[in-house]
Amino acid sequence: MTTTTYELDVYRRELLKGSTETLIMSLLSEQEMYGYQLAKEMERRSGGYFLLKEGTLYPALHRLERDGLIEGHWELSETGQSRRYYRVSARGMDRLDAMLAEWSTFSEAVNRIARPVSVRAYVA
Amino acid sequence: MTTTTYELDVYRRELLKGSTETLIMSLLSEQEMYGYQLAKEMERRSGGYFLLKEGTLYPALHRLERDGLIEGHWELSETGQSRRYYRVSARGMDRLDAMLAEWSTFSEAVNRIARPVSVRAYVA
DNA sequence: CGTAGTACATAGTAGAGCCATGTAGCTTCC
DNA sequence: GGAAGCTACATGGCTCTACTATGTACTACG
Repeated sequence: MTTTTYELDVYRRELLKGSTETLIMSLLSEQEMYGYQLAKEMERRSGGYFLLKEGTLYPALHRLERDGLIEGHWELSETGQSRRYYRVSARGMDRLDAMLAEWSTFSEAVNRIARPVSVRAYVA
Repeated sequence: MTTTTYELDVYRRELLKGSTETLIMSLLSEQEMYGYQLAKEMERRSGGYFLLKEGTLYPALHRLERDGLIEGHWELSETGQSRRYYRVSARGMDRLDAMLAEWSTFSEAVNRIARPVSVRAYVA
């Protein structure tokens, strides 16, 4: 009976595909962060909407580092825990700009198709 | 050297995941259409941005019909070609509303995270 | 000393979009 | 008249990404 809820969750998950890396790099471009901090910040900023799971976050960070878009280095916290801090590289900044432009184009294209009613309302 | 272009294509493709069904149902909610027509209309409306491939389009239509969100029926064109026309079911309309709401929430959440610089520029 | 929180990591799974290819009918053009 | 091209639908196999589940290890609290 509540299949709708489940399927909307799936929908949200699919929407996330392709945006995760942009979101991560966008946050990192503002300040250096480590993984766990990034997940919390993402959750806080989105009002709890984006809940980055470990199985998504860490592989994504590894991919981005492997591709030279972000750079990581280990630091030791006062409590003795190792943390890997990441920052966006120069190359990553260029890529981030391109990704943000792409996101903008994409969402405008979606709105042209998915919200013609609203658009017409404004035009008329 | 031109790997950037390629990778942005990949990015666009990933963004599409999860939006395709919303886009399809949105167009079908305006008027009955058959697959090929839908692909052309999608391309026209998005200014050539969305190019729905057969391998994406037809499986998506089959999924939507299987789930009872759209209903299809065969018609014969004057030229003698068979076309399967689809319309959104009542259940599909409810789902479409939910998907559009989800898209709205999602894109707002992304903009809260991915565009803080632009936002600040306007605020300041 | 068991539970909870912090912090990172990865193997395995599911699902969506794409490529390539196939079928079939019609039109165009040399 | 046949080769090419457009219309129209269909599908098997591939890739990639997000998630689940699980594991390690340290700290703090009661």
